[in-house]
Amino acid sequence: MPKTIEEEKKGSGEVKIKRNRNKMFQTVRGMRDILPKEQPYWQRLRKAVEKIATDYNYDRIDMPVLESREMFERGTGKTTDIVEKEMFKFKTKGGDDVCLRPEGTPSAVRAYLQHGMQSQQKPVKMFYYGPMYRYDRPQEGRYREFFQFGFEAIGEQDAILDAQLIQLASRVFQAIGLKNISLQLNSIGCKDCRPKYNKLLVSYLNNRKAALCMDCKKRLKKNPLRILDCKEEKCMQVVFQAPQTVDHLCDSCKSHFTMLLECLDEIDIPYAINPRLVRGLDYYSKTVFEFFPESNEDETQGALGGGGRYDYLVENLGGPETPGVGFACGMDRIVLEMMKQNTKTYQEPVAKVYLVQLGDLAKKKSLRIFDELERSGVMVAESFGKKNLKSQLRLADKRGVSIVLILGQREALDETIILKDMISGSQEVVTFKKIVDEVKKRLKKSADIAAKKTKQEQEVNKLIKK
RNA sequence: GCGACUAUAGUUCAACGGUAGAACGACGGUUUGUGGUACCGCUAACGAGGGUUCGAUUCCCUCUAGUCGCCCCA
Repeated sequence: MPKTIEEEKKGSGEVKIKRNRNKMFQTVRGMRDILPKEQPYWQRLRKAVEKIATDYNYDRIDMPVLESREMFERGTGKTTDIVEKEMFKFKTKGGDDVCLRPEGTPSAVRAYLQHGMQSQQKPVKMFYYGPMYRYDRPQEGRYREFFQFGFEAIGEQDAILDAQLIQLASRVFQAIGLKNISLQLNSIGCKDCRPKYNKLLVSYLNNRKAALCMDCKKRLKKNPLRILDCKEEKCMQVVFQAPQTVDHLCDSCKSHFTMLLECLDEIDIPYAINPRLVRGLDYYSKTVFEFFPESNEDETQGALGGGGRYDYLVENLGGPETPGVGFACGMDRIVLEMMKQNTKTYQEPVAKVYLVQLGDLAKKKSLRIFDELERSGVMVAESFGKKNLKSQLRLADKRGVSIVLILGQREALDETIILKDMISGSQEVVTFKKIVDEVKKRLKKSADIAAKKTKQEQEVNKLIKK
């Protein structure tokens, strides 16, 4: 009956406590732990994002997870699925209507306005990463708490920024070793040409209303553009022949889009124009784009990231007329894709030295030795809680260290320590004073040997390739 | 929010209407202060709550969670 806490006395007198499973907790729905095993991938991704952000002159900004609910209703759009049914929203004790942010862009724009960044040189370039929250049905690659990194450039309407942003994104994918990422893009016009196009689309669709799914019938009134994006077979057939946004752009939108395409050609970034790509957020205008892993052929699911231009968002959130472009990527999905593609992960430095102690005096002294080594930059592993030499050496071996320092009662009294080379098995006695230098010397030696080896291997590989 | 499937040691999997086995892992040991292999031992589970039944982990229902499809997106 492991359901209650029982204390059982064993023959040895040891007291064993059985745990109570009923009192154990697990993550709430849609939340997850990112375990140490997965961390190297995250680490590599974060490093890549930071590096490229620096290269492209984007400054880091962190925004709060909790924001005003109305901000997303006005920014992202009240009729979008994200705001309409996927927000974690609640009232605070003080009565404020707040929500957990479902995405980052409105927050970035809010920060831009709140801190008077209008007065900075434009465009203002910022990047961020952090958790986002959407109350959706969880499944693989879709969690209620997920991480996004995003880049926003506010205050410039030139299409070259759109192109540079896409270039930046593909540099990130490249830097983390992801292959076969495809880019889809489209232009959905501005406040001049979109209403005209909308009318055209509505009148086209109205004639074929019967063939549309229930959702699309609603969308016809609320947000006809989204019908283009519907995955229902019957809707897709109707949409197939529908007028396309790119054919009905005004002159300025047309030249903006052309410029973007020319820029992309110039920097050799392959793309596919998808006339059905509209994105599910209301603030987009002109350019919209999404990235897909090519393994995901149907494209209906698993976009790694996306973005576009939002020339009216700043205004909508109470600021002056200011254009902007941005994109965001789902880090959970990227990590998943990295693991699928088996990309090399960031190598955490590993301790090469293991400190073994025997007896009370040695135990106390070993704390000091550890500290001295750590201060001089040597990574040391230990198992201070263990007592006998055998089990400590076994653990040292499992760790794969090259040097073990053994500090026993005798050595502690003489202020010496045994230095054991784990590869040859040989050992010698070194005084406390000399130990740091001696360890460093040996580590350097083995590092040099390792470096030589990899160099040789690389040369051999080169020859083989030739 | 809808539909389908699943739920057994830390992990991956078994079996069974009469309360469960293995592998790997973790921990410990193979004589007192010397690692890797091997051998041995130990650890630990029927997701939660109801019902049917003499008896359920097994059958039924509800809940919870996960996976997949829809939807949506990242």
